[in-house]
Amino acid sequence: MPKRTNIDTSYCPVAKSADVVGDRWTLLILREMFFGRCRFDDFQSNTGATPQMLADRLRQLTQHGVVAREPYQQRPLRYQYELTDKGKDLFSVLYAMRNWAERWCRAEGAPLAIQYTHRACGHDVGLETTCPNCGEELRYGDLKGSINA
Amino acid sequence: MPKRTNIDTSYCPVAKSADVVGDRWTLLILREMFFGRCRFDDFQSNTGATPQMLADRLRQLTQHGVVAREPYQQRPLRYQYELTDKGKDLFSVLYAMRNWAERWCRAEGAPLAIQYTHRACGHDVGLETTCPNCGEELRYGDLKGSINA
DNA sequence: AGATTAGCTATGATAATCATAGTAACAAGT
DNA sequence: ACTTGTTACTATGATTATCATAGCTAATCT
Repeated sequence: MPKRTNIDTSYCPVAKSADVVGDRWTLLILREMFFGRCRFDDFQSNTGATPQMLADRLRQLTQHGVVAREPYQQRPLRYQYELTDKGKDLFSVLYAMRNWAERWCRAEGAPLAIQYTHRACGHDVGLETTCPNCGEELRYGDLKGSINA
Repeated sequence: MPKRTNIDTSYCPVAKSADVVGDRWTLLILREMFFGRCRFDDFQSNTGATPQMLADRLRQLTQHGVVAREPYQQRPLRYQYELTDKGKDLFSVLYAMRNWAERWCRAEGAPLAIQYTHRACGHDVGLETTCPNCGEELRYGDLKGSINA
């Protein structure tokens, strides 16, 4: 009775992470959340995923403790999704992915798709993991992103 | 005629990366390659993926220019897979995933599953992105990993 | 009353993934 | 010469995930 086999996450930390974020839709949802979006409909229109995919992936992320589902109004009852601390710390993974793609998948001469500025010192961080100006490590919340037209 | 919809990779670098590494088996294959393994059978026994999954994922990785398929002997003709420069640079993504899981998915009091030592200065780097001893940024090749029993 | 909004669930079709087996080309042992 | 083993896969048929599309519920808005 075949079904989707689970990968062995008993020892390897990469396997454990892969079990959480090793999925296209999950990554796109997280991208949206790191851009400050938290509503089901936002996810749907910005990722292009079907409602079932979203419902399923959001359930998984909730079970993994990466996002929390919370009501933001009572009448009518509406829910939104927020990153937990565990979820916010995934920023390093998404940021590494962004840096890699900007390095290797960008058209020649094209500007960066997203520019990040270090809030603390105001400097553009380029594709670095530490601020090229003040040397500090960059985490979620330290950066302000702006999309290049 | 529904089939697996492709995610929109036209603008967002995270989407571009997700298109390459947003898959469990792909990530496990890359993990193996970063541990120096390069043969089909190694991938099969260490990831638990079926031969079709491996063949498919290795094809994709090759198409994306992340790995290269090359003969390592002629009689009988045998192939192996090697990371390209583009592939080696994905180390930052896998390393971020490793760090995240060690931080958030590790049993209390348990040691790190993998310990990395900075070759240049011989120091354990813990879960940092820059060497805590000499401050250098850590890339593939700079680190020597050892698995904790 | 009818339309609209938000956050989903239901349906039926199709494609990805599964477990298992088998193939091709050679080498090595008996 | 014949079996056995190795490596890198492909083939088969069953099952599951994912798809596009539609619908639902509870409330507010006009």
